[in-house]
Amino acid sequence: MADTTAGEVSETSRSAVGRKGVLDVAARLFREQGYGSVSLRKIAAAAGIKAGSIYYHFGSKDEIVVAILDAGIQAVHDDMRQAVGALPADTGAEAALRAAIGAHLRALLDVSDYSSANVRIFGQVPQSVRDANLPTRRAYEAEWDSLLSRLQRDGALKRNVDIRRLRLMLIGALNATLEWFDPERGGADALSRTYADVFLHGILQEKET
Amino acid sequence: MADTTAGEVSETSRSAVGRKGVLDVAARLFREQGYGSVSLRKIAAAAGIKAGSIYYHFGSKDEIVVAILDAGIQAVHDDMRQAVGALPADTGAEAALRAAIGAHLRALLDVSDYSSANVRIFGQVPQSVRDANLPTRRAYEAEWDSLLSRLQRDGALKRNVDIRRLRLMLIGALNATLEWFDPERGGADALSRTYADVFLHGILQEKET
DNA sequence: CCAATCACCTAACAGATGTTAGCTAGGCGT
DNA sequence: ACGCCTAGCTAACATCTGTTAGGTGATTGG
Repeated sequence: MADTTAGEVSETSRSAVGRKGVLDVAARLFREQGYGSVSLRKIAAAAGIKAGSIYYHFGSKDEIVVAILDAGIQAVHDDMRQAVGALPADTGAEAALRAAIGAHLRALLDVSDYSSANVRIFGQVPQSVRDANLPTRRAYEAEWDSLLSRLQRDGALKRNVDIRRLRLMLIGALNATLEWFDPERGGADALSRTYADVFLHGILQEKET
Repeated sequence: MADTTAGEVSETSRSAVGRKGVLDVAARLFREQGYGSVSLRKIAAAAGIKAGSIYYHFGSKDEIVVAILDAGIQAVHDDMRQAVGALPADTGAEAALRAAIGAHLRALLDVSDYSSANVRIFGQVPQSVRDANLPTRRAYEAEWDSLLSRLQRDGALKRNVDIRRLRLMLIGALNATLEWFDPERGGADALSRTYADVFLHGILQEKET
């Protein structure tokens, strides 16, 4: 069920672009160009309709942006929860973290325009839009905190690490990837493994004792 | 050709805002609000002059932005090089990396509006502006690559880590801090230590062997 | 003392922006 | 056949944007 992206527009929709069509196109533009340089007229043009028509589906530009931000987090959240949840019960901490990191990174880099748009434009949108997106965002953060806390309680993580801070560092590092990732230099999976290696074991060559 | 703007203004500045005044104010606004929502009129108002007057000092808005981006990297670069250069010759890899991480983070979070503005708006500015900033940026990246390569040659870093990728991960993670850092939850120095702990040694509680 | 230069101002420009009002044309159930 | 709902369209609005042209007064070198 992972292949919703492919070629099918289904034949019931003739030439209607519709709400989803506008959102899809807007998410792609936001990811590519950032928030500030994407106007309603650009979105409309890319969707094949006129600017005014957008107001049939949305009450304002902000409403579009909020919808995209929410969907973006929802997508990573679902992928991450599913990846971790699908693991056997006796999975170790290392494998669980690797699965979570992999899911987050793949959603950003491979799968979803919405997720990458979210990371890219969240820091650029008006405060009111950020506020509207906050609850969804908090839920995803809580999912990570829950995972990390469980691992720490199990003694798999060092005890002196603050969970909230660790989560911010981890997700921040993963999200930053969007600014420089180049699929021709190695795919998201390989990169995900490197991230896990670094965060789990560090980069220092520990001396033999 | 490198120091065209040095000290020529001398002490004859009365209440004039001047080129530097405009830059200072613009850097702060860019850091606070991002690129898209800072207009020339906002900059002028915050500097206490009128919008048109800005064109006495700068040929275009882009020229302001490029000046800020360059100065921002220059500031971190200087801090970082000085922090690492000031270390005794026999300093170990761990201490050297800690110094570099600390310098970068402090420049971002404590010291320079220019540096934080750079990180915050680089992804939002037009391509031409990014291109103009590239040489300065590359010089700083080379400084990091040089440090990391040296440590790896000395056997202090694991051999299977790609230097370029490691640098991107590290700086990306540090820069992302800007989006969530709250000085009331612990200063930049404490945070810098946590970053170093995580990157150098990882977060897993290694088993005793 | 005069001319020049510096640092700013005023007023306007052309274009882009989000948004609104009112119109149109096709498919639907009844 | 009728009216309704869907999904668009056109044209305009007020506001904001970067930018330019020409003017003003204070400071200063000769």
